[in-house]
Formats: sequence, C-alpha cells, structure tokens
Amino acid sequence: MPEVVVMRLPLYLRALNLIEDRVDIINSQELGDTLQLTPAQIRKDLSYFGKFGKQGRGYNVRTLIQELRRILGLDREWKMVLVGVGRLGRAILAYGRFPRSGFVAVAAFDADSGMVGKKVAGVPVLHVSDLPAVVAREGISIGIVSVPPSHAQQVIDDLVHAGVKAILNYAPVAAKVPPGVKLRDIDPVVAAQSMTYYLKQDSAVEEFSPY
Amino acid sequence: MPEVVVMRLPLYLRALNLIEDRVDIINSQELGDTLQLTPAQIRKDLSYFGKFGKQGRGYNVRTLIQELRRILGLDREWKMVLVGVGRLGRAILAYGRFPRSGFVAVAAFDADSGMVGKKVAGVPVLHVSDLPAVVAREGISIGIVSVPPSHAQQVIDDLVHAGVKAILNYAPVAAKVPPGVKLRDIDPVVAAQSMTYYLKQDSAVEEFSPY
DNA sequence: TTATGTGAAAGGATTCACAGCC
DNA sequence: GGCTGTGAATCCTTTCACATAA
Repeated sequence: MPEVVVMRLPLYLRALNLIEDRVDIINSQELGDTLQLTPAQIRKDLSYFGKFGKQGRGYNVRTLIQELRRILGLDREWKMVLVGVGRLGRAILAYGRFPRSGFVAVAAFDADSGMVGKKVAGVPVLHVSDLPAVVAREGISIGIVSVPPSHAQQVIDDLVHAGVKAILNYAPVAAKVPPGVKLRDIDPVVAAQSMTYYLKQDSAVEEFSPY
Repeated sequence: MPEVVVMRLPLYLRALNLIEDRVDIINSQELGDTLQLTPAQIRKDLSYFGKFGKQGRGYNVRTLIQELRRILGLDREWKMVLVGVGRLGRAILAYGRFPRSGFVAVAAFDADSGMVGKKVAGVPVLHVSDLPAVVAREGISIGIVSVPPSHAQQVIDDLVHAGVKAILNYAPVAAKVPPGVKLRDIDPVVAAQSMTYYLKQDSAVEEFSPY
C-alpha cells in the first residue's frame, strides 16, 4: 500500500466530517474540488481498500466516513504519552483536537523541573524514569516528543525501546527509528522555510522568467 | 523546479545547522545517513541549484548552509502576521523558533474578544479590520492562520486579498488559495491519523501477511 | 444518463552508475 | 583513491479513458 495514499486518507476524512450533516452523497468530482485533488486520484485511492461508491451516484458520506475510520484504525481510542512538558509540551497537552479525535494522552513525562507531580490539562506529569513501566502497563503505542533537539533522539530511542510504535516528533531534528516504527515530524519552521523559496524577490520573476 | 526538492532543502539546512560547529566537511553519504535519504538524492537535489561540493572531498558545511539560506530566501528577515489569537494562536506567538529562524510576527489579529489592544509575546493584537492596512503598510507576505475551522477560508481569502503570498494554516480545513499563493498545513491530528493505519492490530500482520 | 472502479498510459521522482575532477 | 555531478534507467504516482453498474 503506497504511503502517500495512507497519508491522504485523513484528509478525506477531515473533509467529509466537515460536510457530514449538510451532504448525504458526494462524488469524486466534488470531493476533489474541496481537496484540490483530481477525481481520478480519489477514486484510485479508495479503490485500494474496497468499493465504497455507487455507479451513477457517488459515495454516501456517512458510510465513507465509517469506512475510512475503520481503514485507518480510528474506530477505537488510542492512548498516547508525551515527553517534554515545557511550553510546547503543555500547549500540545492543552490542544483539544487530540482527545476529540480519539487520541488520549494518559501520561506526560519530564526529566525534572517543578512539573513532575503536577497535572497539565488533566494529564499527570511523571518522571521520565517511569516511562517504560507506564508504556508497558498501559499498552501505549503512540508517543509525542516535545523535548529540546539535544535530547530528542535519546527520548525517541527510549520510547521505541519501551514499545511505542508511532512517534509524533515536534523536536526539530532528523530522528532515526527502526523499521516497524512510524515517525511523523511537525516542524512549522521547516514548513515556512519551504515557502520563502517562492517569495524571495518577486515570485513572478522566479517562476516565469524567460531567461 | 520540483516542489518536493524545495521542501527537502529546509531539512538539509536544519541538519547542517546542528553539526555546523562540530564538522567542517560532509559528504552526501554522511548527510544522507543523518537524514535517512540516499546520497544520490542529496547530490541530485543540490545539483538543481548549482555545484556546491568538491570532488573527492564533499561539501563545506558552512558554505552549504550559506548557499541553502540564499536559495531559500532565508538571508533576510521575514515579517509575518497571525490571525486568531486563541489558545493555539498564543502558543504559536510564544514559539521561540520562529524569531530565531528569521520569521518575525509584527502583528496579530482577532475578531473581538478581550485580546485586542493587548500584547502576546511582545506582539500587538489588533482587530481583524485593520489587517489589510497593516499587511500593505508593512509589506507582509506571510500569514499564519489559527482561527476555528468555520472561519479559516474567509480569513485566508482576506489575507490573500490583502497581498499575503504564503500561508501557514493551522486550521483543520482544506483551504483554497489562488495560483501564486503558497499554502502549508500544520495538522498534528492528521499526522497521527496517518500512523494509526500501521498500528491497527499487529502491524507485522498488516505488512507481511502472505495471504 | 451518470459516476464508479480500473487497466493502460503518461508523467515525476529516485536511484544507478560512471565520467570527470580534486 | 574518493566523491561530486549528471545522463540514463528504474521505480513510483498520477491521470486517462472506458467498460461496467445503478
């Protein structure tokens, strides 16, 4: 299964959720319009997983949502741990969309600071030395990393060693994980830096210069 | 110029910055190891923009950093505005890596709330009605969107109309921008949802099942 | 008639492999 | 000898276009 396809499915789901109570049926043309993708791509993507549409009609929005949730494994709750309860970590714990999407942080960890023993957004903050035990006991497979760059790889190694199989990395480093462990980086600075390329001087000159 | 290439350059830059004061020369093999990319890809990517290496040696780290900064338009400061000074917006304004990377928020905007007139992380919060004037006066080309999904497209339209050419969108919507305007989405929930696909049941079964 | 699902074709991106230079 | 820069080859992704079904 191509990974690019898997990465688009959450976008389909997000778009469908937003229209669920206004639209019953949608076709690949209309969904493509909202997502800025071609209808063919949407049909091809979905066809990897089954036949969810009706010819001459389109896709039932409610049904397609259910199917996508099932395919993505979102028809259950996922427990997460977060490591690094600095300003960024606290903001992530307070970010309401995770719990609303079925991702529940059950514990947060920090190396020391006055944070240990407190609660942030209802999540208890423990010392990192407790990480392996908690991950094992609670059967946790997702970790969020929000520690300084200098500590990120070590923390990721610790998470992997404890049994975590998916890592959402907010630290601005190119981390290494073994095969079988998934990693997604969140770096808004990198995102911004990939746009300035098109902004430097007049973008029209950059893009359409005949020289 | 392939967009995937442009999107990798900030990753090269980030990795090089981290080793700058420990390493003078790096070759494509070593840089590939740290970034989990093939040496050929790194050489090919760089070759789109010029010849920065020395045969038999590799790349001078300091020089390559300078070249990448120049290519990406990062050899200057970029002014930004942020729209949506809720909890997420305030966290973004407080995120220290933007200013440290040359991205300076000069103003933030909100629709009403008690925020207007205050400062967040040193950034004045103004009413959204002032947005066009500020963007024009300050010559701002980058906007950050952290409003609720229901208002995101309208805010993005307003930013584009005001003259912004690049948008970092934290709202969980598939926004539309006209040609010539760049858009990057930051959605950690989408990132997490694209990992659960590999977690559901035993990932080994998913990936290596012979049936 | 309309829109899906899908092989086939086209288009892009990555990797290979080696000439050329340090 | 070692590593870059780069055409050629391979691999992967997207789009086309149409048979098929509602």
